[in-house]
Amino acid sequence: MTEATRRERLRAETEREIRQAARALLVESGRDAVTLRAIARKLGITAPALYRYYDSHDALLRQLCDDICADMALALHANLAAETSGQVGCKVRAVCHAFRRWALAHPQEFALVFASPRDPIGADQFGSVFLQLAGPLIASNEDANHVDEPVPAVLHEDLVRFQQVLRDAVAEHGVTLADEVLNLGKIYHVVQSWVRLYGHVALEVFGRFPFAVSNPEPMFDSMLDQMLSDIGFVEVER
Amino acid sequence: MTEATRRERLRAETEREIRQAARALLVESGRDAVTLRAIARKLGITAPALYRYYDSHDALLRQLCDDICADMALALHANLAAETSGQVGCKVRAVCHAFRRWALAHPQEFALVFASPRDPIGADQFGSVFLQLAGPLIASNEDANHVDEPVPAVLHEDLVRFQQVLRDAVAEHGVTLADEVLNLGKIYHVVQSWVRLYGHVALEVFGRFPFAVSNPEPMFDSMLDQMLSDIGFVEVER
DNA sequence: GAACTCTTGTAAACACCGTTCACTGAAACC
DNA sequence: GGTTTCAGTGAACGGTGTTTACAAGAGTTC
Repeated sequence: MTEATRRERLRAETEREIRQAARALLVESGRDAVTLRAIARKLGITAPALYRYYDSHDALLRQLCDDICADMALALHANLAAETSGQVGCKVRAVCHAFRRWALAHPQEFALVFASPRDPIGADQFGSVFLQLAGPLIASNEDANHVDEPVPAVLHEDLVRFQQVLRDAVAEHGVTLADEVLNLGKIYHVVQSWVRLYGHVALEVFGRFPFAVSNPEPMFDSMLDQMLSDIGFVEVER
Repeated sequence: MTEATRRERLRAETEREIRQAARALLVESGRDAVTLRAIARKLGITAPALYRYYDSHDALLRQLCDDICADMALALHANLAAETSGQVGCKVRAVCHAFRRWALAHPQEFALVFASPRDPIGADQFGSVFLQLAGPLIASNEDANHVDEPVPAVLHEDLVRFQQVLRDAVAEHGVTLADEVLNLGKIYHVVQSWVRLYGHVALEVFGRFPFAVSNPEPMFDSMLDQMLSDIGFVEVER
């Protein structure tokens, strides 16, 4: 059955426990609590033993970021799958809501993955999650009006590059997109939507709204409505 | 001349040096480098001496956040004052650009102040900066169209609260606002603008755009255009 | 001017941290 | 059975925040 040797199985199991312990520490007590010694203590081993699995504390944190991104991707895809209505607008709404809910439920993870300055810790991971979701959704949007609104000429170069990235992401799912579906105006609105989505969620998680919002969800919904109509999805009654 | 005693002057001077050293360490080597011992080393004293000025490492970081917010407020107000054209749209644009430039020039400070999870470290400070800028700008916007677009009923309660906060902020500058200038539709767009502004700047500083943006400034400008027209400022040629 | 208090700093110590290194003992291999 | 591979240990180094007891100067009072 198991092709791995006994030693390999034990090693894999220990590595799993290390990640699990690190994650638990992050969730319970924040980033600064994820120390090698604390992890080792949870496993009943000593800190230097962890160097048999990771090169440094930094490498372990990077792995933690990857795990978090993978988990978030799983959650988002699950929420997308649960949205069985054929309407693409509903699917986008479901994914955005799932993203907000995940971030609010996992503030420490969100802070670690999204708001580390510069060093692209987990950046690649997350970008791919976004692309894997956005690509197919746009591709399946038969109903969208295909108008190509004018976009500032200076943005063309970057938007065309993003267009290609999106096309590649969709191609991996075996779909090719016509230019009129993925026109520059729509691409631009996808980027703008990401800005607003990220902005709202980050402000809410970090508590940086300029006034006390008693119930941010309707505000999020309202933003989604405008986002969806901007991006060219037909309005759906909810 | 100086009413303070010699001792008080020395103490104030030392405190200034502590803040300055902490700030330098943050800028040069990031948050984790802001260590009591490192600060003390810069001043040529020992770490425990710092406890005569701050209760804990945490309290010192909080003070650092306040200093950063104050500096940013200073920079934004300076940029606002430098915009001498009478057009309010230009002023808003100037402040938004200044915010983006400040964040890009001070990524470590931005990360510390904006993206610390939950504990409202420096949150109050920043909120007041935003209010002190937004209030007077809206108040001085004679040209804005006074249409009150419909806003979802669930948002009314929160928006009215924010309306009052803005009104108070403006009142401190000796101006009282008519309801038609500060109507709920406009308030809503102010919040939405803050979401987009913060979203774009944070994504740019943290490098989390979903694709490589060669020159994000035109994208920022483009977003500002839409923001300003949404919020009811007359279009201005730039 | 002497005696006293208040303040600012020090040195030593504690417990924790990341990391390195020499070593052990058991598993895996030939 | 002998050898190699490897997960794990314990001790150590230099770093951290923080507490404690103590020194020495500044300011105040008699």
